[in-house]
Amino acid sequence: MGRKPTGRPTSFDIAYAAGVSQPTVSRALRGDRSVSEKTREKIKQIARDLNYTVDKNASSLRSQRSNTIALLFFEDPTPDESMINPFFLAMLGSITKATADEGLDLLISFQRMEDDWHVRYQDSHRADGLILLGYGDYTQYRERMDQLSRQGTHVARWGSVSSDSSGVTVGTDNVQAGRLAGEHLVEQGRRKIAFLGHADEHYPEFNGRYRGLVSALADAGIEADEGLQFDALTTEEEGFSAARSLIESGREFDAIFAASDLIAIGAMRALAEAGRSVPEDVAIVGFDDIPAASMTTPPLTTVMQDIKRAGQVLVEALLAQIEGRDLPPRKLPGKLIVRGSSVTS
Amino acid sequence: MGRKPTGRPTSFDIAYAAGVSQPTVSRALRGDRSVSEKTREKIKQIARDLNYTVDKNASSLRSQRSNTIALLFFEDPTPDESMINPFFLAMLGSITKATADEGLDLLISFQRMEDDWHVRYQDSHRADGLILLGYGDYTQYRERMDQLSRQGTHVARWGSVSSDSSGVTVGTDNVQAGRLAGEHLVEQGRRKIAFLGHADEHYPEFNGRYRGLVSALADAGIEADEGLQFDALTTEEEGFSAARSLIESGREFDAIFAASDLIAIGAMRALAEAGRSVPEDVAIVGFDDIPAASMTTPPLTTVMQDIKRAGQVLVEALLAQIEGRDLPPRKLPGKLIVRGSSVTS
DNA sequence: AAAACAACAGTGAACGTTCACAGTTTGAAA
DNA sequence: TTTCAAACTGTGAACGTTCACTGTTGTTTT
Repeated sequence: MGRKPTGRPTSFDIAYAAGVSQPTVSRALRGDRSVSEKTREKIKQIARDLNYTVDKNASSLRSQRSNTIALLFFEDPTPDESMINPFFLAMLGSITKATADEGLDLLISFQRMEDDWHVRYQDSHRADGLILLGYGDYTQYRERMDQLSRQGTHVARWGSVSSDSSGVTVGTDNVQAGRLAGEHLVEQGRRKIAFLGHADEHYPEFNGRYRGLVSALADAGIEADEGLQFDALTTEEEGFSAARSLIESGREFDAIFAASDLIAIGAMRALAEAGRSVPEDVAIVGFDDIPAASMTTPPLTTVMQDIKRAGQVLVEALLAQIEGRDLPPRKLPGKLIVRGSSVTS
Repeated sequence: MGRKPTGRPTSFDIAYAAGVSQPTVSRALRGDRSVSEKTREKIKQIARDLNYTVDKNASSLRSQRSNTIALLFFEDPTPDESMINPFFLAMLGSITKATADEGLDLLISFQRMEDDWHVRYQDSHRADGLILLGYGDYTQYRERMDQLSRQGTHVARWGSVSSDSSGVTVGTDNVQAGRLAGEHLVEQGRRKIAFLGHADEHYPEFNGRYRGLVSALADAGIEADEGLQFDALTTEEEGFSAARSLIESGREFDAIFAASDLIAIGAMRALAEAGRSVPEDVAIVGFDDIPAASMTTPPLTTVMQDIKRAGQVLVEALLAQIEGRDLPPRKLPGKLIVRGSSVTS
């Protein structure tokens, strides 16, 4: 019959060997229930014997579904290309796992927003949807996100959860998480708690953490001192210089809540240079629980985001959107990991 | 003409608008030189206006080339899923960049070797070739690798470079790199240098580093003491316990060369607990230059692998193989990064 | 006993490209 | 002028699936 001398077998070859029509092979392997158990098994066996695999391109072309999603990073570009924020790497692991569990393939790209992502990925039918991952001032991307949504691009974003942005968003409940840190420090008897990290609305995640801290203080009857907040992006250097500014400001403080672990690590270096001991003089709490957090001296107390769950929820939300049912934004709770940097023994 | 009510435009729509035939559109956008400059520009403009993108699936199906490669990790599974070896994450960044530069898409998977990779990726035409990344006892995979090669799967592997394994291999010159570490420690006046890491042939990378150390010692007229080698896989815990064993063995040593930074970090913890100071009592050199290496106290001297180059070379080698021209294995030189853990000021 | 319905399998077309080849025009060489 | 190749563009088919129907059984209902 229609067998060709080419190497790779096609569904026609399987069909011929099984004595059925080619579409039946397709149905059988796809698990369509309109194929009898008997012929399905036979077909599967033959497919295995002949080392046959469904051609992904043909399948995607015909069905208009690639079963692939694209993971895009839009982190503020760091000078050192290879230095990716460890938190996102953990997210990457989690998302990889979640997609694999759903039988999806995962494309990744670190390209920046200037590129036309929807064109490159979804419009070209490479992927059925996009997951966006990134810190930074994402407000500049909001318009773009809205545009994507309007064009029918399916997007799930990790980040600050707010109702005003389009597309599905999944993120840690930063306010609750910030409150955790604040409550912990208050419990440790700290009263003058500094915050290192941008706290304005351009950085809604950091902003939420700050608000959580403030509200925890308020609950304890302490008024937050706005002069103890110092801007910092999420790098070790920025943490270092923010802590320097804090120290040089001459203001009194007995604790630091850093908006990220990298900031915290930079701050610890600054404190060490200034001769302030951790946790005796200054208790410190970070955010993210990156691997390095447990390796500092003393080990860093931090707020862990539920990364494992995050990947699942992102993928779940994206799939829902692709299939037409929209899910509401999801907030995941943070969890406090107490280590040596915040408790005096 | 053949325009459909569907949303996405096809090359037919472009062709109609441009007044040419559909294949001409395909040729023009693909950069085929047999289309006149004038019509090409016109077609490109119209394509831009109509927001047209070439359908990846149709293109791949017809041309039998997906312009996609799959990156597969076969690291020894860690209990904690989300904890990926930082070194590989850096490699991931580098490979992402290299593929993007070549206009390739990158699929990634952390699944383990048990799965039929070639079936899942290359045979199904998802990808044109595979890049394999992983530490660990890869000898168990060698047979599998050979099989893949025989089946016509295109594979480039990162790891120990030896001529006996099939497929293209790219890796750091571990012997040279180990020698760098050894020479450095000798220069610092160290004589009794311990090695932490598996040194047998099942771990060819660690083994190469050990051989490099031994040869550097030999060049300096020092005989290596085999009793100072202690097994360790590349985790912080294993580094810690290997260092414990070393200390408890009662043997004298004034330096440690750890086969990886994680091992080194674990070893530093063990040394601290035992009251030995770094670098005064014990100089220590790691391997990989992971981000955490610069954050330890003292900062860790280490051997950096040329990760940026590694990604390029891997992709280059894989493409060559796909296109039928086989490249020889490539060794990349390591580079010593001197920090505080190995020099007494 | 006829009609109606599952359950299953086959037929032809369609998805949107790229490929191989066959035309057409143009300008230069004979 | 005639000839021929180069430079372009068009035609028809092919890549390997999945989709929408149609057809065939065998079983159940009225």
